[in-house]
Amino acid sequence: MDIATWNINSLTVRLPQVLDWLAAHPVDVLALQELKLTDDKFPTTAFTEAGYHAQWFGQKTYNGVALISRTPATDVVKNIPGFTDDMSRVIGATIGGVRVICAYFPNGQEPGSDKFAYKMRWLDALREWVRGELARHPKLVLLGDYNITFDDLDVWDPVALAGTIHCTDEEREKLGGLTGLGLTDAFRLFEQPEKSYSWWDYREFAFRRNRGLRIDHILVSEALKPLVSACVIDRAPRKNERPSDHAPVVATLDIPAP
DNA sequence: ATGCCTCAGCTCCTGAGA
Repeated sequence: MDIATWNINSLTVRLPQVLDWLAAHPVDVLALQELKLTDDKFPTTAFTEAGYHAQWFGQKTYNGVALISRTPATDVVKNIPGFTDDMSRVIGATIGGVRVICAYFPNGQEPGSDKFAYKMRWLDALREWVRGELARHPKLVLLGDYNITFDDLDVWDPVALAGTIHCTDEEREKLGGLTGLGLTDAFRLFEQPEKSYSWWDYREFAFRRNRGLRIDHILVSEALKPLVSACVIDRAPRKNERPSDHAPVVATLDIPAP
């Protein structure tokens, strides 16, 4: 089973690129973030024609998440149960016997801001919900745009960016709360190229200079960890015309494709 | 340099992203 995550920064703009990418990389599951469209605008037919099922949770202008899958998704959950939120950030479902949770973590803007406080509350709520999900579904993948780096390896200039958003101790402690549940960063299970990032600012030729951050992650449960045989960042779509600022991340699990 | 890109929307500017 191949499972991928990609923040596409507007599905309206990026749909042709998503379809091209799926044709070249026919993954079993693709988790999308930042759809930036309402549910009625979701391009269901395009995915059906490409041979995929879809579940989506949209919102006007901002946020919005979806799960694209070869086989139908069941037991779909939208946002974190019990956590009141007017933003569409989470969609979870069971696909091929694996519990898949796609999340667009809050940005947080700046440490000390209201948005940062919201990010911290959201992360606490996510952790407590995922704790229960893991108890119910030992085979679980939590993937998406985390908007948090694990450590300096994930940061192009760790000195200049120390303590700034995505790189604060507070955010990393919350990320540690998720790994503390028994979730593992699939990417670091393998030797990786130096300076591997999943996001680059649109400005200042950041991609060309490889000035980026690794903030898109695929975390796997203990039951799945021994079955992960690869995890890579696909930088190619970042070279497209009108690219997303994020690149897709793909993990291969040694379980039969559903 | 609170900007440099990019996207959505009450669109010729603003808010937000990361």
